[in-house]
Amino acid sequence: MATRLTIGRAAEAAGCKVQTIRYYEQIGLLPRPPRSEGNQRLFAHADIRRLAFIRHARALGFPLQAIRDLLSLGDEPEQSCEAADAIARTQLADVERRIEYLRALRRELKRMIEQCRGGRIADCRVIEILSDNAPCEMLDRTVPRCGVGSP
Amino acid sequence: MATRLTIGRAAEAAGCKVQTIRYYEQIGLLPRPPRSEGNQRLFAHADIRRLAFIRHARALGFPLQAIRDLLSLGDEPEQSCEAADAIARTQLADVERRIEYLRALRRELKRMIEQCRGGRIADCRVIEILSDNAPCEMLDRTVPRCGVGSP
DNA sequence: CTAACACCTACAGTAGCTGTAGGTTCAAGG
DNA sequence: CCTTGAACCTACAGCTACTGTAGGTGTTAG
Repeated sequence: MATRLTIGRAAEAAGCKVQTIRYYEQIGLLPRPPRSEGNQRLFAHADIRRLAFIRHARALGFPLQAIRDLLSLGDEPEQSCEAADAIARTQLADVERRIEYLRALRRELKRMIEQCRGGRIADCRVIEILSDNAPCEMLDRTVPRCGVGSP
Repeated sequence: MATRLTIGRAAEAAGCKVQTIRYYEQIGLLPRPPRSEGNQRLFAHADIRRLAFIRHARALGFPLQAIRDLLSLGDEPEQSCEAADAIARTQLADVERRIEYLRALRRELKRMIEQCRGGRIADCRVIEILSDNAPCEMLDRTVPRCGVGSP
């Protein structure tokens, strides 16, 4: 069954926007699909799987370059998977650092909210603590290029 | 001691780039510092602390708008707690969500890595799991706008 | 005094999309 | 068969949060 999907269906199937698919094609993450008579892209199931792979990896925080690397690894199935493992471990280490750091901030925010009950915020220590390099040296220089953002 | 730092020293002290400081000034996150005879910025220690705060909050993934809000808490220490409390609670809720999200990421990444026991890419769970969208539903649609990113 | 370097402004480029403008194609209803 | 409206097309501007470059000026060590 060579059921080929239009870009809208493909986006729906992969859980992303139409423009995102065109963008991935443009930057070479997705191969250029064949076109219909009327110049519309027609995606095969392999494309959808590749797209789902990309979205899933993005959801896990992998940058596009890492995804590019993983995809090229997948194209050579006889090689050792050490490289793929290393990419995943790097990502895991990054996530763990972030969790530790966020926990520290949560403690401070909670404390601040408790302390602030009924009074002024003159003695609020959140900024003081976040201004202090000591407890977060580990994160210095590991600031994400583009932030986690608020979902 | 009114030791004032040039922008280069300030950048070194806060662990960021010179341009980043100018950028923060431009968007109003840092106050415009006084200038020397020769028009060079001179930063006080309060500026460095503010800068360090911004860098650490950024490292935690707060968008600049949230940092703006957090800074406004510290800028008006006489302000009643009620206004500040709302901002702090919003930030706390955000941090909690972010921790949950990162925990989910960590679970997935660990699972991937544990199941990858070396060998060929053809058997690599990292790539296989990423190709499979089923086990990661909770992450779908909670993808941060701009990726977690790798440093 | 001069060389090297830090600083200045202004603007272009980066990742990773997202949105818009202005036009074409397609599928369904009349 | 024709129309209508959604979905498609390209091309490009805009978003956040920086980062880099060009071309010029200030500062400081030898």
